[in-house]
Amino acid sequence: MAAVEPRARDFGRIAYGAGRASAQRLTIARTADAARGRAFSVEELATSARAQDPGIGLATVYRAVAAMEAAGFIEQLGTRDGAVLYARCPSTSHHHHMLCTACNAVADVACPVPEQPSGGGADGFRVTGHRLVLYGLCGACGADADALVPTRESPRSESDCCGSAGDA
Amino acid sequence: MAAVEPRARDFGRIAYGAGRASAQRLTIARTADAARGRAFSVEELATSARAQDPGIGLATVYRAVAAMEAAGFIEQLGTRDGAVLYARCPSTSHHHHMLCTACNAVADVACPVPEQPSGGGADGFRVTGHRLVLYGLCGACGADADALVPTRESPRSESDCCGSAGDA
DNA sequence: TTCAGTGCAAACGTTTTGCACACAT
DNA sequence: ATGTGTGCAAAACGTTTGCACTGAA
Repeated sequence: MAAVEPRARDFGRIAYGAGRASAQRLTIARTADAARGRAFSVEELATSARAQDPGIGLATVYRAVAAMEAAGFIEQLGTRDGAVLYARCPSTSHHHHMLCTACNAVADVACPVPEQPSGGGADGFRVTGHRLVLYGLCGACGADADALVPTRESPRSESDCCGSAGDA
Repeated sequence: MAAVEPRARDFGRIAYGAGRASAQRLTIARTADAARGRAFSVEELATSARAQDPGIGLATVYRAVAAMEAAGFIEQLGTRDGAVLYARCPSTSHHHHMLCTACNAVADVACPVPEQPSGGGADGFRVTGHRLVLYGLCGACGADADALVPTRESPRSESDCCGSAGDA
């Protein structure tokens, strides 16, 4: 494979931190970076990465994903059909994500959760973290829906889209 | 097995809606109800239910769990170590959960998420739902931690406890 | 030279499904 | 009588791991 030139090394640092950046890992990280603004599963990432380098094994992608997550290069969004969804996330500050249930588009959302939420028996609890994902339709898919056109390729899955936006 | 008396039928309605309530399903629903205030996996539910009726198959528990979730008798909280966590949830109104990462205690929390959160590229999005889980320590486990005693049986798992409460 | 990363294949744990049978309706 | 629920076992699924090897440091 082509020698890893210094520019690539910088990118590898960003994606993998202290971990070593092989040619395969660079390909995987670039593929994830190219998917910015769109959620992807490990399987999908592997498929895309293999378009560049067909020799990449699935285990390698799983290991690279774990390393990129540890380095903060990508984030877990949740699960869909039993598989974990990730997104490339350049933002380092605390925030959450809005996921389009029709096309997997992802957008950053400011955190609306107060440090100590109220209600019920949560009073004695000490909150250390939280996880929030918003579901809905992105601008394009919302427009499609308005036009009464069936949404495009629909990766929608009931399991992870709780219908609970405006109800009491 | 014992005939299903009318009182049990009422309970079955609550747990399974239109679905049929067999003796096994009633045992499973009662077990889930007894675990109120504590999150459980399907495997754990099966183990507890089998203490009452050893003949209950795992597949039956999975099918009962799906039915109870469809009827709104239990709710998915998230995943831990690849397995889905559920909790019995009597409240029918929209709310979220606080999960103790040390002992699996669960408490209801009022929803702090506005209908249309702001920030980033989420402007074109139409929100249809969201999912929020808070992580932390319940009163008892927090007290343990204060006493510098290692928390009890620790079902904690890194994967689902994003450390992100107060950070910018 | 050393040790992290790789590919393959096998293993793992959770969840689903096909089947014949039992039972609630 | 009808069709849903049951138990078992096998399969499917995403994911992890052991191994010998390659290649980055």
